[in-house]
Amino acid sequence: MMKQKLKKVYSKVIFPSAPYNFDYSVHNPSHFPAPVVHWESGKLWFSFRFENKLIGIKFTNQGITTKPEILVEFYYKDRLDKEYTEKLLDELDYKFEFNKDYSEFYNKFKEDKLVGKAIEKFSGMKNFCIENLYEYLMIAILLQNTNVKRTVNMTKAMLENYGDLIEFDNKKIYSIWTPKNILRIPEQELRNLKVGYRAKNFLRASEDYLKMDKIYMRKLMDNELKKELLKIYGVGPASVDYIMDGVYHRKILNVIPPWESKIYSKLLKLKTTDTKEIMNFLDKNYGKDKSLVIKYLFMDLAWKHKLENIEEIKKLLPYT
DNA sequence: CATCAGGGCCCTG
DNA sequence: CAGGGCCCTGAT
Repeated sequence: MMKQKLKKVYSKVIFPSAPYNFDYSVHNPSHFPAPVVHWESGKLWFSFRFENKLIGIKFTNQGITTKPEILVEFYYKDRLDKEYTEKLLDELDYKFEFNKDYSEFYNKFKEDKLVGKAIEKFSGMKNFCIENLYEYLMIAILLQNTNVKRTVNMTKAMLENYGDLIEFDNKKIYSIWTPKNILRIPEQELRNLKVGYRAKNFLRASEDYLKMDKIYMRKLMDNELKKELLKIYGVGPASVDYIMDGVYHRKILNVIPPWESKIYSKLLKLKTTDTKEIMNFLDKNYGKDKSLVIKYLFMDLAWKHKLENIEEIKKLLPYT
């Protein structure tokens, strides 16, 4: 495990296209807490691996939703050349959707009975994803077949033993281990951290990951991309949905996990909690926009709960 | 104390 | 295509 202090080596002010709501576009209150990122209103610190360099990145909001402006700062041990910083800024534009346009979706459903209000309130919320494919894969494995509490414990143990720790701007932040480093660890050593059979999955998935052509994958059509991802050991129908939506910004919603069916039912004001019936309702009313509809409704609920700590929602979102 | 479900997936028959 | 096994943890 690597530990290092990084210094500020680059800063730039960027102007995402309006509407852009900073807090809603860099923080998701429904994600389980992991010390790979730190968010405060108007600010975000995170670790980011890009082209074999581990960078500390800080965003500071300097604008408003209708006139967005963000101060972006890079922290690293050495100076970064211009070519690298420009490529990294492009990558961040992709990861955070600074310039993605959701106006078509907004216009189509702003009068909609169910989602209209959420669209108004969350106008300018982008589908950001800080993790890259590898990190997201590891998180998917940490989420499988367990509850959130255990996921949090396993993630912490793995990061403390095999993650890289960087310190910048007075924040200590982990980065998920790299495939090459974890492949040197014997399976039994991982198992000692009480990750169970996931020890094998971390290793097998890391091997598969190294074989994949990551650049080529971004350009694939949804069904082709899905086929590629399913080749990775440990990735099944549930994880593939999360990865396609998060890492690749695809509008995907094929699986409703049983534990989420109660939430969906509430969000959509339905009587049933049967996943098939819920999916039929979504397909009929929202078609290819169903994933966005769910996202806006879900975020509305999650943020409301984060700010107001609503007892009734606590039962539905046990990790918040 | 024992039993069992819990944000799945792999493998076998 | 159905169903058993995998691991640990906390709830009952």
